[in-house]
Amino acid sequence: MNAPGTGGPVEAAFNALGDPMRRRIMELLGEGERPAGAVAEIVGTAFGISQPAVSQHLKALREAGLVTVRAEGTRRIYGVDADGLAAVRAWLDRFADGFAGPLDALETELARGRRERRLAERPARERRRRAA
Amino acid sequence: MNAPGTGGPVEAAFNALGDPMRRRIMELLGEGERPAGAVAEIVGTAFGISQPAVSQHLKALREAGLVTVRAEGTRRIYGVDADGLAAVRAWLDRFADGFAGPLDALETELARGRRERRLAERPARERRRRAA
DNA sequence: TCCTAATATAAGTTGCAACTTATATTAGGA
DNA sequence: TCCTAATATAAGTTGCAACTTATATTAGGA
Repeated sequence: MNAPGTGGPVEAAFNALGDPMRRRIMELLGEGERPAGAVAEIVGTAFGISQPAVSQHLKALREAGLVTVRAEGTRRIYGVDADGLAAVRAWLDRFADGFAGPLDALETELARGRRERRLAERPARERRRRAA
Repeated sequence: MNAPGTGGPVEAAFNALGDPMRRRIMELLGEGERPAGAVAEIVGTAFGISQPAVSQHLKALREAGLVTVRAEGTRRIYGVDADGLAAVRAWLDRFADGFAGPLDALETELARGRRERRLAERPARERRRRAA
């Protein structure tokens, strides 16, 4: 158990996603990159908050590693950052059904396939040596 | 885009997981079921909050569908609820790399395998009819 | 060089969520 | 029936996060 609030990237990501408005912004950016102005107009109009409010949410998402920014003239183009979302997924993995150790269900499946191929190609003596 | 705060199960789950203390409780319960008293003692002692505070957090997690409770005499045994976590995962899926439509990467891979097997077993005429 | 557009930041307000202490509820055991 | 253990709920406080309006910053165009 980690200390609360002692943010690693997972902590920051979950703290940021704890706000409904920021989740709406993420969902919008999930449809594709957008300049801050477009986000402010769409989200702001839909839910009745101001441009500065949206800008502040974008800052929070940025600092949480959930979105990326890129300057284009005077515009700032925002998009989802896969890394931040991956951190969230990684946290969820500890609860995955039958989770044990560093491998989740998919990785286990992939590893099974690789192992089968490996065993089919190698002599038994070498296999025994590595297992010891 | 949904309205903010108009909670479906995903909204409730993310709102609940937005609090660091509740994430610590989830992590503890991830190690195995525990009575409320044990949660209060471990988390409470570790982070300096009272029994009622922990009880309130457990209530929030319960109402968010993230934990299950079962009575055992005067004790309440808490454990993680896979359904709530699945809702969170499902939300994240919309950002999955190369996501398109209802199939995520793994499902696409599984579907590919099934399709190949199906195509290998069926006559070409029947296949054409279904496709139209 | 000035103006405008796009965005971020400063500063202030305010509702609420996360806590507190006190107490109610519930089940079992002597 | 009473006592205790385990937990939840009631009621009150308080810090802060999510907003607001006002303004600073930055880049480009006339």
